[in-house]
Amino acid sequence: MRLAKVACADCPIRHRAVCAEADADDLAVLESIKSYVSVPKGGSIVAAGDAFDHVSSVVAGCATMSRTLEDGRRQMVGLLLPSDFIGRPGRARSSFDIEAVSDVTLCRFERPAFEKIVRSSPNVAQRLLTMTLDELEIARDWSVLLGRMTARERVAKFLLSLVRREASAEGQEITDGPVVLHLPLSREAIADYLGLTIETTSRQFSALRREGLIETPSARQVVVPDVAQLTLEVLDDDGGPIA
Amino acid sequence: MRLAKVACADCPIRHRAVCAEADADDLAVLESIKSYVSVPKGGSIVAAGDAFDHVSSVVAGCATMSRTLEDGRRQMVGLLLPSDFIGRPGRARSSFDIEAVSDVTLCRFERPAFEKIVRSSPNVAQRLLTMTLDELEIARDWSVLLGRMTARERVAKFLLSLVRREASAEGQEITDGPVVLHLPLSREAIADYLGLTIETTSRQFSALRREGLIETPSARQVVVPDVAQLTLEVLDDDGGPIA
DNA sequence: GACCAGCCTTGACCTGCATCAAGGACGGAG
DNA sequence: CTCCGTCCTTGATGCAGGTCAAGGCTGGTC
Repeated sequence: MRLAKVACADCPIRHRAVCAEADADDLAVLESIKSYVSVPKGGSIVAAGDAFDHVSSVVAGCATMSRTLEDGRRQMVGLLLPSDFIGRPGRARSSFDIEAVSDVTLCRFERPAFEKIVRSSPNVAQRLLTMTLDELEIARDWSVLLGRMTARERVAKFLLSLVRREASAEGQEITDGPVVLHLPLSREAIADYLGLTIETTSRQFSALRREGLIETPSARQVVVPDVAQLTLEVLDDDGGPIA
Repeated sequence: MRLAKVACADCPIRHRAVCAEADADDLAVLESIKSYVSVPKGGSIVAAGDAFDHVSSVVAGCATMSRTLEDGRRQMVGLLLPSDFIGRPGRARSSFDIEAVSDVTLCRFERPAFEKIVRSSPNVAQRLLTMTLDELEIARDWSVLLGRMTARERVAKFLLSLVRREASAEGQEITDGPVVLHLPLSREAIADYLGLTIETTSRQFSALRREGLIETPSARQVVVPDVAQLTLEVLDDDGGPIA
């Protein structure tokens, strides 16, 4: 679905997305070729193997990037929140499924046009490189979780990554005081993200609740009364990259 | 240890490394600031938390990128072979340990000087972006292995990734006929790469050997008589990115 | 050419998470 | 308000892979 354009100057992700470093000239070009698209909750943005005709930035909502094996096993490899970039300049096909888990608004560019901008604007190219390097760091950090952490550590680290992500989106300090989180994902999606089953994930939420490390007023809401204490559950928590 | 410089024109990784797309001018600058460094087997290239004073390309040998948790659990997040890039322009510190697992030769640049080239040469910047995007794809692909695959599938996929990597380094087709592999890693390092224990890894090698899917003339050598058959052991093997 | 240290393999046993199986809670539709 | 579908939780049981323990191999050294 097409939406009315919002001026880049009024865009909520103007200073965090791939356009963050764009100068006035870059922005004029981007503005002329962008279009807003909305994808309803549950909708597909691209399927694994599909052509990447467009690249886009997430403006609002939440999407997931995952792969499903033939026998149904599924692993999420990325959580896409506002300002995250979707698509791969220079590659025609996605090797992962990208799906909206809430209603999503995308700021979209045709791939060839965007690639041209990357070639002509060092600001955009540099920003894209920085974002890609950040993503790489996040992916590698997550590999440590998937390869070596216990179920309890995974859930704790997931919650902490949301705490950090929310803080950074709002440009706030990370406080140790109570933090209220809205979970963008169902238990099943969280399990896919953490390389666990839904049952194990649910049991870990329950265990953390019993021990007072979190409160869960509703299934999609989590209160972390003491962030520092939850951090103690994750060995190695270096305050790693913001996933 | 410093080594004599080799002219870029004679460099074995000239057309695969970060300098692959460099034009004559770029190359002249790179040549003037590069130096060769050799790191002995077992030596550290950078430790997690250390400053990245240099960035480099692996010219020869094999290195690993990994993180060790406080209690000794260890996860490898990348295998670095000739032409791979080490370091992160724009970031001062490494969050992983990088270690030589064989004698390694690096083509090294001081980070600020290299960053300057990235800013001034679109060819180098573009190549770096492409390489980083490839790394990201590999890291995400590996996440699927770490999160969802069985021990047997992990070992099979590891062997297949080496088959592909060797073929691509030599610009050959991937044949289905017998392939002889030299394992660059010890069983322990393989286990760390695959998110398994050394015992489980060893048992899977033995099981594949019993079933005739591989032969192991020595611990560091593996013969794959039929690549296609080994591929059948890995559900989803899309011929994924070359790790 | 015998010794030694560092790998590698194999066996026995254990445990954390998966699987299988029931409910329970909650929110949207009528 | 009540019904129903979806999502979530909890319990019982099983098993893949981890852990603990013992050799075996091999290649480098003197």
